[in-house]
Formats: sequence, structure tokens, C-alpha cells
Amino acid sequence: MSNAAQALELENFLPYRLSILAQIVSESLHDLYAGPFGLTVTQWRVMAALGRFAPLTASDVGQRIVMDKVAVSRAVAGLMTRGLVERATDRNDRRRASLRLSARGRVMHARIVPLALDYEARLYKALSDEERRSFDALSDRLFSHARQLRRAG
Amino acid sequence: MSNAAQALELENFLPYRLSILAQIVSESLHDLYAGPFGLTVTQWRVMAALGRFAPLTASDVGQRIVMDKVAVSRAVAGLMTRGLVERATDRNDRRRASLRLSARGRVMHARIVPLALDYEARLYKALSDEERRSFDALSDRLFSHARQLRRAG
DNA sequence: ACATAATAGTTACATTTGAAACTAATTCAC
DNA sequence: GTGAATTAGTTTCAAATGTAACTATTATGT
Repeated sequence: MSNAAQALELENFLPYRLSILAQIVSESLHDLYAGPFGLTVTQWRVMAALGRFAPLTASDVGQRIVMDKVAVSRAVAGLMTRGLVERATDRNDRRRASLRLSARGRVMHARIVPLALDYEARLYKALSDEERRSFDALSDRLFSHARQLRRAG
Repeated sequence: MSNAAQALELENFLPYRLSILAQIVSESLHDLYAGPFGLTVTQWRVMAALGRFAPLTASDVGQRIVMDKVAVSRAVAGLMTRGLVERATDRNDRRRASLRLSARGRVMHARIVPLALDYEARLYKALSDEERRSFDALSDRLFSHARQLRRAG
């Protein structure tokens, strides 16, 4: 058993590598919709969630996109101000309100989705089809495992 | 050529998946050193860079850990206040200052590194050795490619 | 039925972060 | 050598974010 101190090689350290990869990808994507459409990252994610699963309550949105309720509330407020999202209070439970994209919101969503998918496609060109499937599977396993570790402490 | 609108499935969308994976890993790691040692993510990264490559200028640190100079400046200020980092102005170019961990900083660094490596090891248990090598290689390719795409626009 | 607790969502306050302006020192052009 | 442009790093101000407290409504226990 060696007692030599292990070195932390930041450039090979998985958490660090994941962080900078996610960061550069997120920034690249942000470039596509921030300028032209004036959306923040959180606003775009809310729109993406509503575009796919509406109607959703704010809590549902938060669960979908792993974002706390305050962040969702603020993003929704901004989207409502711009008329991109509509809210309707639930008749049976007036604490809840279901959210959906407005007509304008759907138009914007329909413009952004192809840009986002195109960027994803260009990114995936770094990998062959088989490599892509492999990466997706492995990253899923890492995610599930990271979540377990977090719960376990 | 299909003209059917493609759907954006957030849960399968690579940028989104990378984002939440990096986030949960980063938060888990943060739990290890934030409470016990009172460091922010950026402060810890600066310490990690200095622990491995010192002496470095603030700009060098920024390049190593992909962080802008304002963030580095603030992290270093905090670390200096706590006596964890030392600064020495360059004699030949007094704009520059070389940074290194202080004795206290080295002690703290030496305590955190094993915790970080242990977390990484536990995380990697989700994968076999071969899968790990595969994931590392593929994520490297994605990173390089993402950087190229970013430059290209 | 009534008090207590729980849930959905918002608001307020403090901290963090980012962009741009700024200071100081050095290099470059001529 | 002098003025303009660069570079290193800090400060300033505004925007974004997190935590905790808050409002309103519904559910629960007795």
C-alpha cells in the first residue's frame, strides 16, 4: 500500500472535465438564442419544457428541468411579460396554475428548436453513431450513480 | 427529405444532459469542501491549479481553469485574506504577480485532494475500467469539437 | 368544525456573478 | 523618446441567483 500523496491533476479530474464540457456547450447554445430571441438559459429551458409537455404547473416544470421553484417563478414571470407563456389558475386547486406556450411562444419555440437540434447534430459529429450511443449510455449511468451517491451522502 | 417538425426532447438533448450531469457532480463535490473548509467552487479551483502548477500568474490560473480574470481576481482576493495564497510581484514586469499556496494553503490543499479523489473514484464505480477509458476519450473528443465549433461560430 | 400542517407560488434581502470602465505598467510605432 | 496601443489586474455597477420569509389555499388530525 503506497503512502505517496496522490496528485490531483485537474485536467484529468472527472468533475472538472464534465464542468468545462457542459459549460462550453451551454455557452455555445446560449449564443444561438440569447441574442436573436432575448432569452436567458432558464427561460429557454422553461419554454422547452412547455413546448414538449404543456400544460404543466410551475412545480412540474421545475421537476422536468431540475430547477428550483424560485427560478421557475422568475423565468415564467419574464416570459409572461413578453406574452410568450399563458397561465390559467386551476379551478379545483387555486394554488396551482397550469402553464402553456402562447401562440407567440409557440412560434418562437418552433424557430429555436431547429437551431438547437442543429447544434446538437454538429456537436455529435465528433462521434460515430456507435460512439454516440456509447457516450449516451455511459453518461446516463454516471448521472444515475451520481444521484445515488448524493442521496447516500 | 422530411418536413415534419422535429421535437426537442429535453431529456435526450445532449447539452441539457451534460448540464445536469455536471451540475450534480459539481454540487456533490462542493458538499465535500464548502462546509469543512469554507471554499467556493472558484476558490477551490484556484487552489487546485496552484497546488499543481505554482507559481502561476492570475492569467495563467484563468487559462488553466477556464475562468475569466475577474473571477480569478476575486477568488484570489478571498484566498489571500484567509492567508491561503501568497502573491509576489514580478520584478521584471510589475503588472504581473506570481501566486502560490502558502503553508496553510498547502495543508488545506493536502486535506481536500484525497476527498476529491475519493469522490471521483466512487463516481467512476458506475463504469468498468474499459468503460471509463471509453467515456474519458469520448468526452475529450466532444470537448475539443465543441471548442472548434465555438471558434467557427 | 377547527386548529395545525403542508403545498404552490411569490417577494424580499443578501450574495454572487458578469460586463464594462478603470488603473497601472509595458510594449510598439514612428 | 513620445504618444498610442496592449496587457495585467482591480473596481464598479447592474443583473442574476439563492435562502428565507411570506401569502394564499388546501389537506389533515382530532
